[in-house]
Amino acid sequence: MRSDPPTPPTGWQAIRDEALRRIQSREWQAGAPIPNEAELAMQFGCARSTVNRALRELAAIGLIERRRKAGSRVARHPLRKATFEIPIIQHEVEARGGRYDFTLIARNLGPAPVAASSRMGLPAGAEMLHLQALHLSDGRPYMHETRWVNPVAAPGILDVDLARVSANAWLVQNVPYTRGELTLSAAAADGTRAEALGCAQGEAIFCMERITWIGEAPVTLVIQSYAPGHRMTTAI
Amino acid sequence: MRSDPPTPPTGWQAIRDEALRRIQSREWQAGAPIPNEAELAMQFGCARSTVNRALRELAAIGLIERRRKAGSRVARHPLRKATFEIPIIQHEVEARGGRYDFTLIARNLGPAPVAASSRMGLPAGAEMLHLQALHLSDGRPYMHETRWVNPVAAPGILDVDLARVSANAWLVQNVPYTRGELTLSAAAADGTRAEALGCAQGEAIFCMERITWIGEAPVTLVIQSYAPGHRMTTAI
DNA sequence: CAGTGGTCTAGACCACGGT
DNA sequence: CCGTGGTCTAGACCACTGT
Repeated sequence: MRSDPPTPPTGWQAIRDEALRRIQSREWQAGAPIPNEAELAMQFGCARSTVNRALRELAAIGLIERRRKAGSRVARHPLRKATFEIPIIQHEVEARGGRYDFTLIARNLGPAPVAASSRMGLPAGAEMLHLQALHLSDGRPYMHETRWVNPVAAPGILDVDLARVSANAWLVQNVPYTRGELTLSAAAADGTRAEALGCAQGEAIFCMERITWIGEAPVTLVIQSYAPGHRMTTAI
Repeated sequence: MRSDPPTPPTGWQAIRDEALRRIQSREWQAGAPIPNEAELAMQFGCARSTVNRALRELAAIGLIERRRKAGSRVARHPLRKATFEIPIIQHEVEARGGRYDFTLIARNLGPAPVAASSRMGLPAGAEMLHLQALHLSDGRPYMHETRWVNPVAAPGILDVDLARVSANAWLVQNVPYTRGELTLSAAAADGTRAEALGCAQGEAIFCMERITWIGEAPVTLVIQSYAPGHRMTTAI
């Protein structure tokens, strides 16, 4: 039983693939210039814009470098960009065949610790809503989430029953963000997270941290800590 | 002193930004359909292909969903894709103002452990070149790398002086890959890595694992372990 | 079937940036 | 200066898919 790619691409994808082949076969050497768009359009018997589309895709993944007048060259160091799907926790859990559930562990309004407020660019002691939640798969801890919300940027959230609606779901529906930053790291489980995730203190956990802004105002900082062993994979 | 974005985009980027604005201002509601391309082309007074280009970009970052006949809709869950730059270690170190250096710690040819060969889809006990290297910033450990190379797929590597040329550099220059997989995770430092990185055993380290194939043949499996505290950030 | 996005074309103008 | 990529256009055909 075969999988799925029996149909060879046509159009601009065929041109992209042919260019890819020439790079991989070293017919076009790393660091060397490749023919210009007009030339390739003639070779492939298509319009220049079709070639442009194909090469633009290759440039987008860092395989070639393009500059006006200088032309296009095969990048000397490929493998430079990777795109990850940022999972919607519920979907991720269900995709793995688990039953999703989530629990609100804590909800406090008060001055945020400096670590949080400074990450968000707010003055020390700024009043924020602090939330802790646990996401479960088949009743077992899957991911622990600690979040600070700036009530100035998201006023309505103070009236929401966050035990029923996840803060994330409410925020994406009600407070559009204009800019965000995502950071991945590894950390040792501290007491809180170890207890929540049911693992030993100090165990290595995979962390995903996000900050979002609306205009210049920081909206939320969320740190998601996955149960030990979590992996994030993508094709390159 | 201002930074750099005083010039508002024009052309398709202007249309993309206007669409973005309508989404963020909830003028186009989450989950709701947006006008079709022809309609928008009229609104903006441009060709349909220009609108197409703009919306395609938004679809690429997961902000809208497009289906023939059904039209385009604002995605219910944004924040779904993030693109990371995969660092070239030397550049990364130098960009942080460090002096780059690397040391080959070990080089062995022999049967690979099952953990490695099975990850690569090779039979247990397959003959492989095993390498361990340490990348340094200003003489201090920055990243530890353990690698298995399949000599069947990359024969020339057995004759290379890998203390001078990094295996990665040699491979990208000499063995094109056709497919790759990248995995991020957190792990506890084992004895080997703790010693190499100069940290305590069990400390949490950020790991990046890559496997590449040429055709159906696996070329290399590399596990890169960063010194504690490493973070990988991107804008979303 | 019919509406929508996906793509291609031939031609054009322009911005950038080597020379 | 002038070659190259970046973009736009108007029109066309097609593939997919909801009805």
